[in-house]
Amino acid sequence: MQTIYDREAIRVLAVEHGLDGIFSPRVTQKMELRCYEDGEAICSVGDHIDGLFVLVEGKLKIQTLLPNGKSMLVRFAKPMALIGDVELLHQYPVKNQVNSVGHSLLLVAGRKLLLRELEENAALLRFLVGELSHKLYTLGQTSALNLLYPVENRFASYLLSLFADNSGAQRVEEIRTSSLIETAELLGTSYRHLNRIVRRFIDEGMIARKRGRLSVLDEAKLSELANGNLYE
Amino acid sequence: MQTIYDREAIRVLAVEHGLDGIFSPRVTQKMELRCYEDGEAICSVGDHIDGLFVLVEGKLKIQTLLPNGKSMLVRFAKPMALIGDVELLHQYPVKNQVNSVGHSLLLVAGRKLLLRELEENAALLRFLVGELSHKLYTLGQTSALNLLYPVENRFASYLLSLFADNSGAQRVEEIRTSSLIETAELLGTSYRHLNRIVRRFIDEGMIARKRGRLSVLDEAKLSELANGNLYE
DNA sequence: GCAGAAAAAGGACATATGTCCTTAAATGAT
DNA sequence: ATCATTTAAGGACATATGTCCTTTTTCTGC
Repeated sequence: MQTIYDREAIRVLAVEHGLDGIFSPRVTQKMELRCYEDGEAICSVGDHIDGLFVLVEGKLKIQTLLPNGKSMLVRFAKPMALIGDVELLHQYPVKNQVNSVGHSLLLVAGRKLLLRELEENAALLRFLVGELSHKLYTLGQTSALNLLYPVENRFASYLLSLFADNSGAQRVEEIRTSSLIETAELLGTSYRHLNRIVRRFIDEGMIARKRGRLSVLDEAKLSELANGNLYE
Repeated sequence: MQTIYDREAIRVLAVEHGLDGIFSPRVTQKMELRCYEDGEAICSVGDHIDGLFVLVEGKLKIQTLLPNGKSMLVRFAKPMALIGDVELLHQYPVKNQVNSVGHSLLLVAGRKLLLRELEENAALLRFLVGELSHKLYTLGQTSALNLLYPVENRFASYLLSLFADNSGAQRVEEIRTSSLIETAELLGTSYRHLNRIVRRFIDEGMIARKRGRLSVLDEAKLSELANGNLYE
């Protein structure tokens, strides 16, 4: 992670994302800008988060870690998404693991300033209510998806989520399977089973495997399998 | 559903639950008190809810209905829980089915008044943020439970949730299986499979079946199976 | 390039769950 | 009470997924 000290850039980003209408200048003027690399953790389970994170560029992967060591993909976040909103008010310890998918930029507002804001700033509170409502909705979707669709469909969704719209120009079409294992855990299944699905997808020409990497060949076919249900 | 016109009772309930510190008198003075029977629907998918419901007595069952007709248990709500908070701000159509489990009492605050409150009332907004955060947390739990535990455990949890603490005096220890089918859907499984589990539970002396009704015999054993993970 | 180590892929079999259909039990009308 | 109708329970078999272990493939240091 790298902190970018460029007050003007921060100001511009904040305005671009309408944050100036939500936070008082007192907060926006103290925001930090952080840049995360591919795979880097924004926060981990148990962390005490030091503020509210606003994703302004890139993509994040959010997952729940289970008592038995298993994990479950919760969703992918795209700008502008909040991280730390759930924990903010009650200062809960972080419950979900959050990682960057590719590079990402986040604005960070300090907790102390925010807590003061929350006393009075109805605009911010309404914003939070809106965000939380949305997350609740999305999570509902995801749970249903997970519970009622087989891994085949969920994996198709997963692949699409990773590849979709990754900036028109440089379409990233490869996944490092350095751990397909990790992917399996995300989908709440076993590596073995996911591997079976991978094989089937390959046999059906949807993806290809090459030295531990997967590449998408037939996005349309995948999309069909994903049945419009995308993690996002 | 029955509306109870007893302004004093409403006032007392509101104060008991600390609602007078959250809503302005303008709102509490216009609240309605409604009583629902066992199984009765508080709201259904697609409804446009006419306000915010506060559960002050009883228990509610909340479930998601899926496109393919299947459904999933989201959680049980106990006092004091909010219904309609997600939909309130954006006036979304209702997404989850909500039913009363046994009798329940709810205070209802009208939407129009609330929307006005939301402009300014930071206390109410903070309250909503707290509630939504909690729901998000709970739903995360439930999803994980659903995804990572077999039906056996989920059913044990379900039984416990239904029977648990149902007012010390008249412990309701029977489920009308008039539709175990419904229960199966709630757990996101098939009736057939749930029936297998029921049989196993009976064989192991945890529950009994009598003319289409189930009764709990060994709460401790069930609790062990549920592994501390209760829907709630 | 090669041996050994590490990671990935796949085989064999067990379990969880789904689907379809049959049998048994309960309920209502007569 | 009796038969027909509806509802619940259970059997048979298929599919989805998990676990454990073996075989390939890839990678690393030399």
